[in-house]
Amino acid sequence: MAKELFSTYSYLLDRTARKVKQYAQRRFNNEQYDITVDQWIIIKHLNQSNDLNQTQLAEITGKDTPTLTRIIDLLCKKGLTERRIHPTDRRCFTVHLTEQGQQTVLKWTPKMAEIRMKAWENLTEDDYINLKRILDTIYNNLDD
Amino acid sequence: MAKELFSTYSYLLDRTARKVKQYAQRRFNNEQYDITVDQWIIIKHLNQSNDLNQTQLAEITGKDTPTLTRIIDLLCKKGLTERRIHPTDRRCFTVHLTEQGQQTVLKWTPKMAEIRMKAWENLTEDDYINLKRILDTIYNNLDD
DNA sequence: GGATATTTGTTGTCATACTAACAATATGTA
DNA sequence: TACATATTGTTAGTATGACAACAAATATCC
Repeated sequence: MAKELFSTYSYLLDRTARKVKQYAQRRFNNEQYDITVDQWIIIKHLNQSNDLNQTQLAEITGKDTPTLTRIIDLLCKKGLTERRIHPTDRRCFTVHLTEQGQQTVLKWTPKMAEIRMKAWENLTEDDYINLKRILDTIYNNLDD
Repeated sequence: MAKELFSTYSYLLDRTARKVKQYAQRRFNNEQYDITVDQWIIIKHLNQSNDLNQTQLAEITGKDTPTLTRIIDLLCKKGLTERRIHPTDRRCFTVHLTEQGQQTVLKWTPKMAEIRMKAWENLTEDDYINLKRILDTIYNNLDD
């Protein structure tokens, strides 16, 4: 193994993750859609599974809870989500898409699929399987 | 290709990049070393190639220039780097490691190598070659 | 039943990412 | 030379990430 591997792959990971986010963000901006990629990730998940509280939502989306609080604040301000009081646990909110939030997911889902294909040009299904295996291995190696 | 691939791989990229950075940061913190991973990346590069101006340094390290300005500000405040006036172009600074900065690089280089090995457990050189190829392909697919 | 611990969401602080705008300086060209 | 354009670094604004501390509510344990 080459000596300077760490800096190399951590750099590659970092810059690729940023490029992917950056590209999707630019597509949103080009269509004057006032939403960030991280906000998109949240409402996309909300569309699949409603009735989650913030801790569960943070878990699923890989955010920490302070970050999630702030993203939900912004989404609520934009009218895309709403917090509802939990029926039995007064500590929690459950987070839900509004009508407008659902429309946003509907409108953007196919465009995000297109962005995905753009990034994946010249790569194969095997590449995906390998990438997933390698990234999961790294993640688990460093897990607490 | 599965339909929901994009969200999957962008999520994997994002969380793995964060985990790698997080792990290295925790190692710094554990040893009471007051430096961030991004600051480390900069001084590591400075150790290899001195006499760069900020634009060149930003290019090499994959930061944008406002971000680099602030990181250099912090590194200078910590006494690890210094800005020197460019001999012929009064718009530029060249950035240099101080004596203390060089010692930091010396001290931490082997520890970072160890962190790298930790992340790479159960993976092979071929995995690295594949990872690099896939990430570079994605990066280039999305490049402007 | 009541003290103690844990969970949930929030706020504060600092660092980084990105964009836009700007001043100072260099460069290119009429 | 004089004017227009480009480059370099900085600042401001907003969003996110990580961490620490906190209040309110719930769970646990004796």
